[in-house]
Amino acid sequence: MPPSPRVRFAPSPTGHLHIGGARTAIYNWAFARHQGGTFVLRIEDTDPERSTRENTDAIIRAMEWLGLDFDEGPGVGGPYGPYFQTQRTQTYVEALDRLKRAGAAYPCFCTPEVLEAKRTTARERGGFAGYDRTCRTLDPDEAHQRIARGEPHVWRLKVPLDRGDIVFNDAVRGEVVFQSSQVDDLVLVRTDSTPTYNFAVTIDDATMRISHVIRGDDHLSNTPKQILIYEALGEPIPTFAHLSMIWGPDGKRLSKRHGATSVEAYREQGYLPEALVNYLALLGWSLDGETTIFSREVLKEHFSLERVSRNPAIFDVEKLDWINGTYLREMSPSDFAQHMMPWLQDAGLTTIDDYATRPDWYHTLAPRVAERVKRLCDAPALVEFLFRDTIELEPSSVSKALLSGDARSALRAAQAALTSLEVWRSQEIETCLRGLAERLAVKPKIVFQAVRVAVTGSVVSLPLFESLELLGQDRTAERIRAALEALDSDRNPADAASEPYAR
RNA sequence: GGCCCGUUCGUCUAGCGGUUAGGACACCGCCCUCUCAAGGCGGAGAUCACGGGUUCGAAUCCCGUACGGGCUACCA
Repeated sequence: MPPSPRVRFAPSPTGHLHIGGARTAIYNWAFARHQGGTFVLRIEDTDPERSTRENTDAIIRAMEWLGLDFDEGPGVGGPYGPYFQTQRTQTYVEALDRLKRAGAAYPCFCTPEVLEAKRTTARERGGFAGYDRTCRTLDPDEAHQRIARGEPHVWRLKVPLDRGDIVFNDAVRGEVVFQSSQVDDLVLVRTDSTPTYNFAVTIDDATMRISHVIRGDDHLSNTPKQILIYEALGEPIPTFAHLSMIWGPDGKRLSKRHGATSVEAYREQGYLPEALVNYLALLGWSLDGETTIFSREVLKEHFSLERVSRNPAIFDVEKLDWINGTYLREMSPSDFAQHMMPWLQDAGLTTIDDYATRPDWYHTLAPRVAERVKRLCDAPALVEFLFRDTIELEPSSVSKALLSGDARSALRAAQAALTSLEVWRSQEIETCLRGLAERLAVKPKIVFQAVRVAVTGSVVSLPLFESLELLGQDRTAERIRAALEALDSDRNPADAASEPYAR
């Protein structure tokens, strides 16, 4: 039985958790959970300019929100820590020492300017533009003296010249072959003695005993370099799995231009974590080609790298919206109400105390709203009329439903009928208004739309009878009164559509 | 420039030598209906990037070409 797999997600805290990063994290998490392995979170904070503590915290919070629990990492610790690269310098120093002792690394004194010049000419000639290995053949004694004199230098990997093809079996791409002659003697440690990215990840993955490296496609070309480092160190080479990129709708790299790119931004718009995970999981993986809605549980039960697709995917908010909507509609009334409350409060419509006072009222409202929103942030606009003291009548709705003589008289009659209604329940309200239409000999719709606009301000609203029930008899009467007054104060109804009707 | 990776309906995908190329989102139509949604039913939409092979047979295997992407830093 093979040892249980160890995988890691290694974001750099130079910003919030990106959608693409989140998907990588999801796949790593799902793989680990499916296999009964270990999921580690490692923070690649070696870029001091851009890395911040706030970003690290935000990334961890986003992962928690998504439900991606990790077994080792910041906060939870683990046997292979520390889990911040900036705290692992000793490990890199030791690794470089091992390489030096094994004769697999050598100092290079070439200046950046010289290197730049070499690169340019090499590229102009066409073909391979890697480092020409000048310092590789330096006399060891001379090199020592120059180091002793304090001459600036970097440490490079001494790539074996007779290595031949570097072949590895990528878990999603299949066999990938690089010629080792295409890999130059890359820099491992910089002049300021900090490790380069390729050196640091490899050392970290090796010392943390990572068995499967599941990461973005952009690292595919780095893989042969890293394999060479593993070999120089005599460490076992993990299985690699390279995930395709996520693109914006225009087929370009996903960026702010395309709208929200961070997990946090989606949370703020009222997307549910299970919906985001579901959608992102689907962006490059499929359960069976048929199933589109599945829980985290199902994901970890079925996830496999074999079913990860190789082609890049375009981020489609519309499908995310649909998935989010289905999750929203599946919620119980009280669950939905509780999720909706923060948005209503932020919009200044209500308070948590009000919810505590009359939970049933909110639970009646909840499913009517859930059926009509894609995101929680859409909720306030739908229910606003239930909370405000006065509403604005939408001019175009007024001209559609209130300007005809029939509509006006229907509204007037409705006011009277509703005011004298004895039982204020949607069922009775409906019966009342239908009866009214019959008596007036107008289509029921005329009455309904007139009342709807008077009460909600718009020709489009939540279901009318339930809305009236929730609004209450007195407030309903007041709304209709106000609407009639607004209409009457208009001497020239033809201008109505351009009037504000503030009431 | 060099080296790698990718290419199935608008989008996400199923397919792993023989299918009327399946599903989902979006779109269109009908039904339901107090508006909007939700839901139900149906429809349109893919010469499987292109060109060569291999094979009785190719979306599936091989080779090119085109297009897109990545790496090619003392960035990560």
